[in-house]
Parts: sequence; structure tokens; C-alpha cells
Amino acid sequence: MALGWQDVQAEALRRIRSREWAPGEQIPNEADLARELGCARATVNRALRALAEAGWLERRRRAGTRVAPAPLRRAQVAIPLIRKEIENRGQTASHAVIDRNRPPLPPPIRAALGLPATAPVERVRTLYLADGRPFACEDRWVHLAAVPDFADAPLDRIDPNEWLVRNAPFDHGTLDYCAAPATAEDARHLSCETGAAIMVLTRTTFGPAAPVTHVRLAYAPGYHLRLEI
Amino acid sequence: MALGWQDVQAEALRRIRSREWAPGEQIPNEADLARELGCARATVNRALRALAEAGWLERRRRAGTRVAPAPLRRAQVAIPLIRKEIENRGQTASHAVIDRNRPPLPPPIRAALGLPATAPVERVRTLYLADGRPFACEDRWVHLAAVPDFADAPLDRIDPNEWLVRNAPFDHGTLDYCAAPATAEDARHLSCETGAAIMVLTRTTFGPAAPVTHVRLAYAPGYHLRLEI
DNA sequence: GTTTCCGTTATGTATAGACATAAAAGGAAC
DNA sequence: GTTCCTTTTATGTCTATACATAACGGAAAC
Repeated sequence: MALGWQDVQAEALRRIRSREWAPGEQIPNEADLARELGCARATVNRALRALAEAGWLERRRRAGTRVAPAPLRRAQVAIPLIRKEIENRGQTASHAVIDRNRPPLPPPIRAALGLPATAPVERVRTLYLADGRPFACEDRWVHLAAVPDFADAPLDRIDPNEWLVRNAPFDHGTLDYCAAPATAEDARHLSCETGAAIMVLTRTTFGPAAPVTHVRLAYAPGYHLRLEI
Repeated sequence: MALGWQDVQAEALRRIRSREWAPGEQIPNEADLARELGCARATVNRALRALAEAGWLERRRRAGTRVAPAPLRRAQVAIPLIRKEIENRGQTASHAVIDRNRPPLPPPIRAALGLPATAPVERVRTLYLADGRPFACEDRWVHLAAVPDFADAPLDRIDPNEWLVRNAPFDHGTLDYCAAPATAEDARHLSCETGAAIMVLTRTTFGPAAPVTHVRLAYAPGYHLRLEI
């Protein structure tokens, strides 16, 4: 057997790193490379496509393939369940619903979800605990028209985050992390001082047809968001 | 005939979302699906592989393909140049080197890089400005054995971040975002108050053979890390 | 000179067929 | 029952071929 696509990928990466193929420069076309390396064009294609997805190459039909000028690397961040996130740290996860009701939709939340003021929404505030100590507190608004069953979700047994992940798969959404001072309410729930620097995640998710949920998640001090690249 | 892998992917995704294929459940094998949909197995393979990479499916040889029980979605975060990050906000980027020298390597940095105390390193502290206002301040340690040319980098013209991205392509690394109170030094450079909640990024990158750089980047208050999912 | 059109070219993708490989399942030896 | 081995099976991958598609570049029409 000849080379596998991973071998081709490794060889291409070697040439990129050794500057044999310099940044911005066009590399040989797939057919030539296949001939040179002694494999099928499909194999070269698989390798180069993977490198393009990883940000090392830029490919355009007819224009050929060139080395990315400033290799813009992408990091992947897995968005796990909060429960898993706690368990991955070797701690025991639990949660407590603080309150659950249907207040009028405040304009900022309304805007984020793109809903009319009359849309049926439920608000749930939840405290997540790791080994019994506060880990994060969540203020979540759920669009009931998109997930009618949420009204009956047994949130004492399964946390809102996990219930929604399991029962309302979504299309797309946005995450926004920022550092902020803990509000008085955050501080009360997280047992920290008002104004302490905490990580706040704001997430809005949309289903195929309608917005699903908007959530503000305030992590207790000391939270780290780790990415691999 | 006309069925492309994207069509197959869309159909599979429809079945996952409609719960025709329920979470945790095993789906038909590639050969059967290909026969059912009227395309080649390779086409089905391409579609299902893409869905697995996106986190919708879990595949194992011989064991078949099943719908991910709790679709663990991954978000991609592009790690742009700081300069680009500023320019993408429609502002003008500039930078100023605060100091550049070769102090002894402090143990925490040494541990992060995995280097002996005698390793040749250069420390550069840089302030990044957006429209002339402080955007972030950087404390960077560069392993000169891995990037000897760094000693001659004209950091008045090109910022350290960009110089390294362009001249020292790396293999892998870790990013760590956390919310922290601004130190007195952060506060002085960023024109904010000591103790203000700021986002701190700690990044360590490694080349094929040796560690390259360790950097602590403190963003001015108000910084947001946005991800699309 | 400008616009339109068309051929060339590199990548994108589909296909059938083949073999490789991991892992589960079942059977044989003990 | 436990261990080891063999079969079976679904995914992983390579190959050769073919056609699709985007885009560059030049020729033709005006």
C-alpha cells in the first residue's frame, strides 16, 4: 500500500513548517502532488482539505492552494453540560432551583431572543454546586413556544441545562464570555464578595424555527476556560 | 445520482432532530443508508464523518454509528492576531513596548514552559492600543533557543504577537481564560482601577521540538470573547 | 477600449470496487 | 468459568475514473 492521507498531511505540514512552502505562496496542484508522492489525487485532496479546515492552507477553485499568510489557528472549545464540567474536575455535581416563574420579558432579553413582548417564556434561576459548594448561578429564559414540554420538566431531578440539551437540540447560537464584577445577587448565591471578578457567560440558542433560550451564567471566582489548540 | 454528501448530511440531521433517530440509538449502517438513499457508500461516509466531527454522532468501528446521547457541541474560536482583533472592531491598532530584557526565569513560567532555569529567554512587556486607548497589556516570555531570530525582531514596527505568528509557526498550545481582579500594574497600563474585573488570557505554545512562548495577556475591562456555535 | 463569451484549469465531489482494521460475538480448549 | 482464537461486521481508507463548478485569462464582438 502507498501513502495514507495522514502521511500526505504530515508531509505537507512539514513543508509548511520548514518554509519549503512559504506563507502566501502557492503550492503544487493536487495532481502533481499525487504523482510526486505516489498516491491518488483523492488522497492528496483529503489531506489538503483537512489542512485547510485547520487553517494552514487556503484553497480556491481554479486559483489553487496557497499557504495561509498568517496561520490563523482555530481553537475548539467543547461546550459540555455543566454537570459534566463539574464531574470532569472530579467533583460531585448537584443543583438547586432558586425560582421558576413567568415574569414579563425584560427588553434586553427580548432583544437577544428576537421575540415579541407577549411571547410565552419561563424564567428559571438555578444554582449549580460542586461538592456542595457554589459553582455557578444561572438565570435562564426559555421560549415555551419552541419547547412546550419545558413547562413540565422535572427540574428537581435534572438541571435545566441538561434537560434542554437532551430535549431541545438546537441549530446555532452565540456564546459571550466576559469578566465582570459580581452583582449583589451573584455574590449571595456564589458566596463571594460583591464586586469580585467573575466569569459571566451569556448564551443565546436558536432552534431551526425559533429562538429557544437565553441564559446568563455567572461562574464562581476561580473559574477557568481552557482551550487546546 | 444527484444526491451529494451535503444532502445526505441534511437528511441525517433531520432524522436526528426529529428524533426519528433517537439519542443513544444506533443508526443504520453506511451500506444500508447508501442503498436507501440511492448513493455510494463513500458519500454516506463523508456525510456521517462530518456529523461525527461536529459532535452529532459517535462512530466506532464494528460497533456502528449512534446518535450522541447529549450532543456535545464544539464551538470554534478563531485566535486572531491582536491587531486584527482590534481592526475587526473598526478601530486603529497600535502598540508600545514597555520593556524588553532578560531577567531570570521565574519558577511558574519555567514550569509552564518546561524549561531549565538556565534556558535563554527574553521577556517583553507590550501595551496594545485601540484608537490610542489601552486595549490589552501583555507580559511575554520567549524561548530564544526555539526562535533565535526573536532577539532581532523590530518590535517597534511589528508587535510581538504578530512577529511570532508570522515567524514561529507552532504545533500546539493551551489557552486559559479567566476573570481576575486587575493588579496594580495592570491598572496602571490599562487605565482602570486596581481590582477591576478583567479578562486574563494565559497562553503557552509549543513548537515541534521545544516550547516557544508563554504569555499573560490582560484585557482592558469590557472585553468580550464571542463564540459561534 | 470595453464588454461578452468561452476555453482552460484546479479544486470539489460522486462512484464502484477493493482491502485494512477494530471490535464485538461466539466457539473451543482448558 | 476463564482464556484464547476465529469469525463476522461496520467503519476507515485507497484507487481510478468521471463529471461538476468556479474563476482566471484571453479571444472575439462591439
